[in-house]
Amino acid sequence: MSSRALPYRPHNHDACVSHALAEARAICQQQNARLTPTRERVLELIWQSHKPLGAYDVLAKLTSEGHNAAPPTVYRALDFLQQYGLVHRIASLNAFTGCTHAGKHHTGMFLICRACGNVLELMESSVTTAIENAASAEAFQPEAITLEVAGLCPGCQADQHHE
Amino acid sequence: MSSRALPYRPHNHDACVSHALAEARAICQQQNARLTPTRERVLELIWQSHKPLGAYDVLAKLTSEGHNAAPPTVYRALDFLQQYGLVHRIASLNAFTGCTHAGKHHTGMFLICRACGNVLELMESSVTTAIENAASAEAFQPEAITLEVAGLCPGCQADQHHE
DNA sequence: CAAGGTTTGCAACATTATAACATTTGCAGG
DNA sequence: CCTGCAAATGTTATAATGTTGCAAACCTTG
Ligand SMILES: [Zn+2]
Ligand SMILES: [Zn+2]
Ligand SMILES: [Zn+2]
Ligand SMILES: [Zn+2]
Repeated sequence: MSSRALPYRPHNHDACVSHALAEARAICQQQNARLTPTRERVLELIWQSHKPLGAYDVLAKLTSEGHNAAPPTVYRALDFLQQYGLVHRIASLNAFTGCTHAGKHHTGMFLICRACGNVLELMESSVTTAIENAASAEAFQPEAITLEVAGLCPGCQADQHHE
Repeated sequence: MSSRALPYRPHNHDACVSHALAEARAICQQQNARLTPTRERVLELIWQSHKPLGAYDVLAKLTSEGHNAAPPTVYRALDFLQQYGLVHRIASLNAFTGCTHAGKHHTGMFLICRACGNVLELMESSVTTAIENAASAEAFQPEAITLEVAGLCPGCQADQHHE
């Protein structure tokens, strides 16, 4: 099955990263936001794989690179990146992952593999609609949706059988 | 509109509590689980309103009652209660709320009012189905769904206009 | 260059959660 | 009733995650 989504199979991940960075630069330029070196580097670190990274993981990488960083350094960069829709926070993991639909208006739905840790972000309007309908039925006005599904990705389901 | 869900209107909340406690006792008895005094008290504290309570809020109440409690006391009780489906953890708030569908097999969907803090737990099979379908389309095997919707409850939408 | 806003450095602190080990409690079998 | 085991609790310390406040550095724009 070669139609599996990117995180679930070997792929040229450098392409993911450079695409994400290019998009980020475009989006920030368009909105007059300053993608400073620290912010860009944090984004790049977040994108180093499809596994979400904790703020303190990012911090460790920064300091190991000689960057003089403290927790606020990282959290501020992450706040900025979230604000411009370049990264998402995964509440159930206390971790951050690069947005794969940057620029497009969307509500993220995250498939989180508990075995390999990779995350796939989906943009399913049918799901969003179902959620909004359920909220409407209670006269509730939704503003932000947190939707995170933990389970096994295709690759890790296969691995289960070999054990 | 008197058909609004309980958390969103004045109601006899003592009935909510005693119902929840009765259910908890029944469920634990049925499963040979020990609803010890501490566990029961924690459940009762969680149920003191429809606003989720942080673990340290619970801890503070316990100690203020003279109970000799430390963080593990509370987390252990909460783990137990979660295990038997009596409370849910709200990941986006790092807080806990009583389950309003205890006993029934369900995936909770939480409507969280950012103004008043009340939470309504829904059980919407249409939403669950849409999520599972989206996961299936990526050959992902879901195990646990975190679905939390932040926004404004009916009451607080009305309050907005008065400001 | 001078003023004013934005970004960063830095130190301290706050909040949430877990680890490790000793002690007590409830209960089943002798 | 005892005895011994497993489950539950007490206790202390520590880990992990996130925030506040203030001063210095840095753009940008007139
Ligand atoms: Zn990739
Ligand atoms: Zn996997
Ligand atoms: Zn109630
Ligand atoms: Zn409200």
